[in-house]
Amino acid sequence: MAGTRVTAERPPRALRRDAIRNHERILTSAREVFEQSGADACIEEIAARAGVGVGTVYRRFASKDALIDELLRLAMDDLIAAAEQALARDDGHGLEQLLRAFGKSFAEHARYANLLLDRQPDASAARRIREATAELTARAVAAGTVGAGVTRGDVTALISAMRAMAQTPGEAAPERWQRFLDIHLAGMRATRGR
Amino acid sequence: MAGTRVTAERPPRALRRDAIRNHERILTSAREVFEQSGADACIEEIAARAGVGVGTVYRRFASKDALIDELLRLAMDDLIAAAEQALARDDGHGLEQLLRAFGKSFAEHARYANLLLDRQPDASAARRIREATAELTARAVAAGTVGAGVTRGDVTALISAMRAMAQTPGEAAPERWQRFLDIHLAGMRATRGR
DNA sequence: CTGCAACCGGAGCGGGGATTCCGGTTGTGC
DNA sequence: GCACAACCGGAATCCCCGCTCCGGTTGCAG
Repeated sequence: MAGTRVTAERPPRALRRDAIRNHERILTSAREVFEQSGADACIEEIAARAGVGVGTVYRRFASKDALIDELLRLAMDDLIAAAEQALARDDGHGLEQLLRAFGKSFAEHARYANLLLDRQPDASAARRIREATAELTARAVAAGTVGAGVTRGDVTALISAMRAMAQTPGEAAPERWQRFLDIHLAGMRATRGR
Repeated sequence: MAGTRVTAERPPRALRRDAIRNHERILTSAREVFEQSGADACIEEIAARAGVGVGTVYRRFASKDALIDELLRLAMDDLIAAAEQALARDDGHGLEQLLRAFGKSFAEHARYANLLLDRQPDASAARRIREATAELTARAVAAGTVGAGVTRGDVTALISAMRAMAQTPGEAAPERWQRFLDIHLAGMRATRGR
């Protein structure tokens, strides 16, 4: 170890401009295609929509799974940011704020939202979110924003539920998840003890 | 047309005993495998677990989809029975009874529960369930079991949510959906107007 | 006990889609 | 303006899986 040249020595030869552009395009295209066709859409379609060849996709992402993981990681970043923000306020409404952020994110990434949180490309990110959820739940209970006896598990379940809402096609108005959340929050407020 | 021999004339040559036995085995095996690996498990695995060849599976079911449809149809039958039973009582608690039946069914068919209700191998069955849901919701509102302003859409959303609960792996206690349902019902009770 | 229709198993065919390969292009540093 | 490393496209390869086919069995009627 000692004296070993730090790997950071690697000349960070920046990507060529066109390579960067394609990288972006692929990400965008992948989001759109997965959104429309679910997680089993094929790479060729993603490449075509991005206006590149499949080879280019594979030069940038080791495999289809890696591509999906990257997409999820990016989405996860948003959630983490939302969690930090919710933790910042110190009244008892951070939990509700976090839940609304989750709902919004799920609605945006509807079709592949099911992968979110199940797959865990980045375990530490998932842990942070879990911790934030626990903390915010505790605060909400303390502040009486939700009834005593509401647990982290209850909140986790609610999150899964909102995710399902986003995926379910049907006549779902885009705001259905909000209404659903309102109802469930009312229920949690009414929940005393277990 | 007139005078055509009714097709019912077809000699209902009963299946041989071994064929019946295999049919059962395949159904059971398919449930187990789909339960474990989700809907994209391969036929070969199902056949192997059932102790038959793939040819036998295809002699009994036209295609993999047909097999899944049959599985869903059977599950759907249970739900319809539950719906009829819930409709039978005339207090305002039929809705709750139906919802508990759904939760139980989802918990039993966890991994492929997502197919249930999305796919509709039998449209009329789906319609009956939808109608029953609407009727029971109306009765519940009338009886004050849930707040005024609760709609069929709200109930449908709840059903999707419970389905998600069943699928989500994690440390979920098997009874999590019950607790979830209790909380949401409390919320619906508290929901007045919109 | 016999004969045969109904069954059975599982090798093999065909299509689809992920991943690789390589001859041609194109930014970039000098 | 030059040379070359980094890029690119997309044909070809490989593998997985649904489904078919057919020679060998087996329940069951007579």
